[in-house]
Amino acid sequence: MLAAERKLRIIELVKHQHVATVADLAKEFQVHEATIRRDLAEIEQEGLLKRTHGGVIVDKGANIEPSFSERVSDQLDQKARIGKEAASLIEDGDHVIIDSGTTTIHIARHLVSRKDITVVTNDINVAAELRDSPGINVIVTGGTLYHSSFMLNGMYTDTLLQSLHVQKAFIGTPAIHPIHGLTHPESQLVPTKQGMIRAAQEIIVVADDTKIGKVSLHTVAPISSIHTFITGSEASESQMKLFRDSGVHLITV
Amino acid sequence: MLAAERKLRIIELVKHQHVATVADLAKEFQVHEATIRRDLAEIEQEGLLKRTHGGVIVDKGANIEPSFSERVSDQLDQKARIGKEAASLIEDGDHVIIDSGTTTIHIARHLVSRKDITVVTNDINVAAELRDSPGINVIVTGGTLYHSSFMLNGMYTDTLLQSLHVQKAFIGTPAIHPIHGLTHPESQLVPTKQGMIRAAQEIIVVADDTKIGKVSLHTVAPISSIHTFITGSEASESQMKLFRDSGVHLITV
DNA sequence: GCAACTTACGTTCAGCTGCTAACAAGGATT
DNA sequence: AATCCTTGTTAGCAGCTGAACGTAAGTTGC
Repeated sequence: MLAAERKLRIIELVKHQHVATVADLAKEFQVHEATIRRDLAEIEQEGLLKRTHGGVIVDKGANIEPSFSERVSDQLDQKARIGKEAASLIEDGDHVIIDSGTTTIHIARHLVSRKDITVVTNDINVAAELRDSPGINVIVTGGTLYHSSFMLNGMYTDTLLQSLHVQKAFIGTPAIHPIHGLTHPESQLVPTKQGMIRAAQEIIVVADDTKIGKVSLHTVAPISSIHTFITGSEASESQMKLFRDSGVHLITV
Repeated sequence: MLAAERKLRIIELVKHQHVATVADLAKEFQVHEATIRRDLAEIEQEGLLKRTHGGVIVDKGANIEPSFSERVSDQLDQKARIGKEAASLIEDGDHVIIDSGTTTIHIARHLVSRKDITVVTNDINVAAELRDSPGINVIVTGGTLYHSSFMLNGMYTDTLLQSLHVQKAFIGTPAIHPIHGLTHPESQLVPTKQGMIRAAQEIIVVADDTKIGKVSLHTVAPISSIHTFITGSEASESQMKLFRDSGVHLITV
């Protein structure tokens, strides 16, 4: 294994587990502890993780992927507008998938007083938002809870998604690019998003303008699989044109 | 366990339980009390918790992340005691089912700082309590959200439960009777509870004393299928005797 | 309200574990 | 062949933990 690859995998592993010891990592990657320490020193230098005596821990302070509570408040106004617009695309009688995320939760908030809608979600926060709505039938996918989030993924999630067919799927993403499409930094979450896309006839991506143009490690879906993209009017005209030229129905709010 | 990890878990634990003693924490994390005191001194320095003589409490001044749902419920004190006792029956490495309910949620609250435990639950509130616990693997059963509750049931729940096998299941109930066993007023929820009981080797029922002697419409399980019953010491001696005579291992707290 | 008692706290010290830094060995590249 | 880069090894150093002990803070009995 390449040293650079090992470093990337250390970052991903620790972000998922929140903590790891030097001894654990040395055993995991079959290298000497000194090698792991050197890797960690470099990773810390880049500000991605925080070292402690005996191991490494995710850095709450200077994290590239901000913690959940931070992300919730980020771009709040834009996300609320996107959520409202997305909810307006849902018609009475529709069966829809709502992905996990800080933008998609706003879709749920705009559905609470609607009737005769079935919502499938892998986000327990979305489910909680709709629990008091008598007109909404909520189906939670089930699966393993992703640490420090409200998201379910894994085998059980994917199995259930395979047996479902809905009209529309509303997908959130941390990175969308007019050529590279949807990408995601965490490999574990990719199959779940792909399963949602497979299960729906129409794919609607929701993301605030700060996600546009970004590319992450793992490919989720090509731009051609996206029918509609809803984002804020903060997006630049040049960015918007690139998506329109790719055949995506772009809505800005 | 890493020192930094222990500190984070102490913070999590105290925020969930609102208060903890030095002795409790030392026992919980298997370290000397002096170590806990040193940790607490540092945590207080960071302004996250407030020390008192003999223990630690949450600092009212500090911004506390509000609980997923702070439900005011009856018998809060008794339910908390039952939850603590139930949690103590779970051993490291165990795979357990935690049923949905206002008593079972307290079991989850006492598990937040544990490690190497897999929790299967049909309650999205239980899942939310454990989402920040790196040592707990949380599997949500999936299914349809029961209106105005946090409970999942239905076909998907039952299917997933059929493919699982765990050591212990912690079942809540609105009615338990020494002859008629567990009963429930809602027929829809019966298959889910029965599925949980089938999936576990050991059945532990948790219920406050107000549930004792009640009988509802639908039978969930006979008294013979219950191995352990945990309730509050408020239960009368005559009630307790009837359960002991039925071969149930009765624990009162 | 005071004294005696109990419990908890802070500090010091020794032992252990992990860390840093310097050096050596093995490949890969030039 | 020389150089650079990465990894493993070693030795001395630093940080963490548990135990011990004197001190401080509550608690109880009078």
